[in-house]
Amino acid sequence: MHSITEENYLKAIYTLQGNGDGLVSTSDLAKALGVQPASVTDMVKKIVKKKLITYLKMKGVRLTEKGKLAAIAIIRKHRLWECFLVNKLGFKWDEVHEVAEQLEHVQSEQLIARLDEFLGFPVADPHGDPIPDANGVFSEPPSFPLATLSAGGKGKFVGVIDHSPAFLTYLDKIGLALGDLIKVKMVEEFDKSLTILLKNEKSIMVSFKVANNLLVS
Amino acid sequence: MHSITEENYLKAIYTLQGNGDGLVSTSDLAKALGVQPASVTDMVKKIVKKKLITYLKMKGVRLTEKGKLAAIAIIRKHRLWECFLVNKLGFKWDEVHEVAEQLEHVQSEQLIARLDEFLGFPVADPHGDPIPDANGVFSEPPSFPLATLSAGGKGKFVGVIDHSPAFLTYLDKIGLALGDLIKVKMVEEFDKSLTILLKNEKSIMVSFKVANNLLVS
DNA sequence: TATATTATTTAGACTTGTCTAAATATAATG
DNA sequence: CATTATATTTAGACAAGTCTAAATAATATA
Ligand SMILES: [Mn+2]
Ligand SMILES: [Mn+2]
Ligand SMILES: [Mn+2]
Ligand SMILES: [Mn+2]
Repeated sequence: MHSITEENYLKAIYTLQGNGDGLVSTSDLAKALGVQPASVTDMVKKIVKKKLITYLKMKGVRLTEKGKLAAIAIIRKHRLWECFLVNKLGFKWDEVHEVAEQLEHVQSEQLIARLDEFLGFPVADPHGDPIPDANGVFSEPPSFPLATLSAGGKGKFVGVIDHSPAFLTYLDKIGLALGDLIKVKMVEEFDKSLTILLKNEKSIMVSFKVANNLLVS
Repeated sequence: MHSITEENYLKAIYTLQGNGDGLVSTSDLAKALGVQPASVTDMVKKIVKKKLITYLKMKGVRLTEKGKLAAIAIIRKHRLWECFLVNKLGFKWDEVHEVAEQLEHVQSEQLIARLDEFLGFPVADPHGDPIPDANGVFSEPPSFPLATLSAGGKGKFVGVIDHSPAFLTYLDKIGLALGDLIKVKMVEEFDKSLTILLKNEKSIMVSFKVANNLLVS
């Protein structure tokens, strides 16, 4: 149906587009895909012909409804594969992304349907990212960065914003895992760093930067 | 490392080459890959540069040791994925080949090692085809076509030669499954068809063509 | 052996996806 | 407003992989 390259363009546009339906610039897309802006301009013209995106010259691109559904389908596959790798094969959460980038392009409706069932219809991947259903519908629980809480505030750690292996292994190291209940003990005025309390009574200190990349609900 | 196309060429050459180290002709390869002979000639020259095959103009190609190992690695992946699809996801043995053709090209040593472990280090795929180990070594149990047995002969059904969905679903229909013990009750002189006895006392008749595609040991 | 048939390679072209260098449009600055 | 800097597109090229049509080599046949 769509080439792997096309799928990667759609996915990149989807994530850059965010919730808003804003235009995505050629150069942002180029940066995200690791290609030159000129290559993006060429490719974009081809994808427009398939009615997956609209393109305003010198302004940027935007997914059509058809393109958005295609992008979500790929994200669904990516996240289901990440669940498989972590929950069934014993991968760590910082090791799965690259492999899932390949697996997400395997074409088989049946495969994904059965994988979903095999995994017990998970609603979030190992990073807490929501998994859309087969119709592309997300049932996203509202979440916000830990950094927005003040002293005394509580939340459950449900996801990360930064997905880099560096950040993920850091969280492993300080013993913070998805699902943990967090209570903010203190917020340092000077650098906005937080002292947080986990349910195992352990108290740890995290920088503002870290707290800003932890999603709680 | 190698492109998907290159991998498919290596795999096709390996299976056409068989046990013997005979040369594989351009046109046989073209037929197997579903491309024109002229395309094969072009592609072959590129693969030669990577020292994966040797090529004698007007004669054919042959895998180098390096090429043979590469081909076996892909076959290993293909068969492990087929095990996964059947044993874990509940696919039927006639439904897995196409999906495995895609999954076999996913690049990750770790993925295959962990999948192998997850599956319990299987030695054969759902069609009875042997799975080489990580070093490319097969521990193939000797087998032969059921048709070579005469009346009174016994064997265990361990594999198929014909892998077509049509043949596989036919076997399902007559109730013949991998691992079944088979006793040859009678061989019809006229058309060489066999009457065979399964361990559940059921007696069934199979044509010579079918018996020739059933491997027993 | 000469001729017809089949197998294989060469030549030239096309598609996909990418690149660099140059041209053009937009935004920022004085 | 004129100039400079940045963003974007166009032009021309390239590699991978394929194709068709034509040329050449090998095989079969008379
Ligand atoms: Mn990921
Ligand atoms: Mn993820
Ligand atoms: Mn197969
Ligand atoms: Mn098989």
